[in-house]
Amino acid sequence: MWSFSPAPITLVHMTDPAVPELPPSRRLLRRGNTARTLIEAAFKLLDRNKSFDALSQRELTREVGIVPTAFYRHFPGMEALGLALVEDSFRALREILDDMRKDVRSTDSLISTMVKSLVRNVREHRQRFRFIAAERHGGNAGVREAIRRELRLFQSELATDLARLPYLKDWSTPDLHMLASLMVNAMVAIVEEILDRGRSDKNAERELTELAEKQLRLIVLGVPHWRSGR
Amino acid sequence: MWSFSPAPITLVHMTDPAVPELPPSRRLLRRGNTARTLIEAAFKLLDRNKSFDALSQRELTREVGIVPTAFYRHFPGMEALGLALVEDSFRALREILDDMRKDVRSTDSLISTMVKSLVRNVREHRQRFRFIAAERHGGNAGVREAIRRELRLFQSELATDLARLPYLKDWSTPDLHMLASLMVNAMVAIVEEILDRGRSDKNAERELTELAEKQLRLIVLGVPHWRSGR
DNA sequence: ACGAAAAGTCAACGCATGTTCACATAAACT
DNA sequence: AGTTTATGTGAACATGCGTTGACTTTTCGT
Repeated sequence: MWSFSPAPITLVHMTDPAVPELPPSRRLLRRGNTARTLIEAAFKLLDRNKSFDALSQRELTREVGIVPTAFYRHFPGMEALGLALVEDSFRALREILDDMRKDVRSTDSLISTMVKSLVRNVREHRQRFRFIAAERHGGNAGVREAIRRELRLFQSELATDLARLPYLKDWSTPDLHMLASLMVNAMVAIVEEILDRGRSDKNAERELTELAEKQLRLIVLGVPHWRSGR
Repeated sequence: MWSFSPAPITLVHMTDPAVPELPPSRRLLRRGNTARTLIEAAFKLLDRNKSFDALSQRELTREVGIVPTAFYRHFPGMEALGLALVEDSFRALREILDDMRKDVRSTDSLISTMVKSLVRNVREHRQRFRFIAAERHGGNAGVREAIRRELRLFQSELATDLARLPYLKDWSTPDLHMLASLMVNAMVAIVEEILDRGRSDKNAERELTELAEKQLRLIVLGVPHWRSGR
């Protein structure tokens, strides 16, 4: 028995008020948190093998479950979202410096603390580290520059922290920055290696931890024999 | 006196054979070289602040001056083009190893040769290095993996080259690889720094050359005091 | 309780993209 | 000369995109 069900002609102009399309619970749940939700969704999608400038806001809003235009309620455009991602990501990085500052016993223990904190943070904030690594050379100029600014700042902070070590008390400032840059680069490389592996390859993670510690220790081994003027 | 000129009804099906749209010279000039031209155009566009997976083949063919569909005559898809870019880029990188092999005087002169060769190559093949740096963490999985494979190969070759130095004669293989990886990472970082600066900032280029040499020298300073077992 | 502000919706636009297909032309081979 | 092969063309399609504008619903401060 087929009812014709002839698409009842209603007199509504554009939208049918009899069909509220969003169960009110959803809206209630994320009261004022949609910006946050957008950020998290972006991280999630970017983790799924996309680069930021290949991420469309339609895809993003689809993921979040809102209509495309609603995006503009929270960000004026994609670039602004990108900058928010940068800011969010670097909060994670600073935790490493905090961990380091709590450990002033010896350079050896400091290296160990540093690497372990790094590895733990990568595990916990995987997506943010991935974002930083990828977009550091990515297609969006604004995002790229923001990341580099932050990275230099980080390196600078590390240099001043190093300056406080008795081991390095008579090093010149430029040399300290040189050392800090070398260490940061080694760390960045390690992070990238960890990110390469599957997200749960504990074995590789341990190996890489050891590798990083070895490399940093090799670096500081040269320190006592260093004379700045060559 | 206006002639109506009523759009003379011709019997052609689709295209008007009376208007050959491409001056035959163009076609003659690139006889069999369009694939090459596409590769160069891709490098050019990517240098202009784009990431590979945000590069459309329409944009690319537009740049080259052929119609979009002609792309398929040379590559089955964008990914294949990407792999060609990777292959092309790494040819440049290997020149550095060749330069190094010609210099076996001392570790100090070797470092100098290595850095200078690196800097010169970056200047000459700027776009390729930029491509490698960007797409190493880029959005296209195939390209990304190809780059990493090549980079590991490069590091491996460096390690075996290092093994020949008398200075390092009693180092274990894993330790040599550890050292090579540390050096490659430092070099990668330097390249990225150079690429950051404007393409003609000679001053920064010299500064960075010095920085790189310092960092590598600091690394080898630690070498004599290294004992593998910790 | 009410009015303003914040957050979300829908329809519609113009535009760029990837891919197909049938066709055109130049070059190379025999 | 005649055929084959490599290369390029043009029309057409379905799809996804960013952005606009006018509208509705929920939340919040007073």
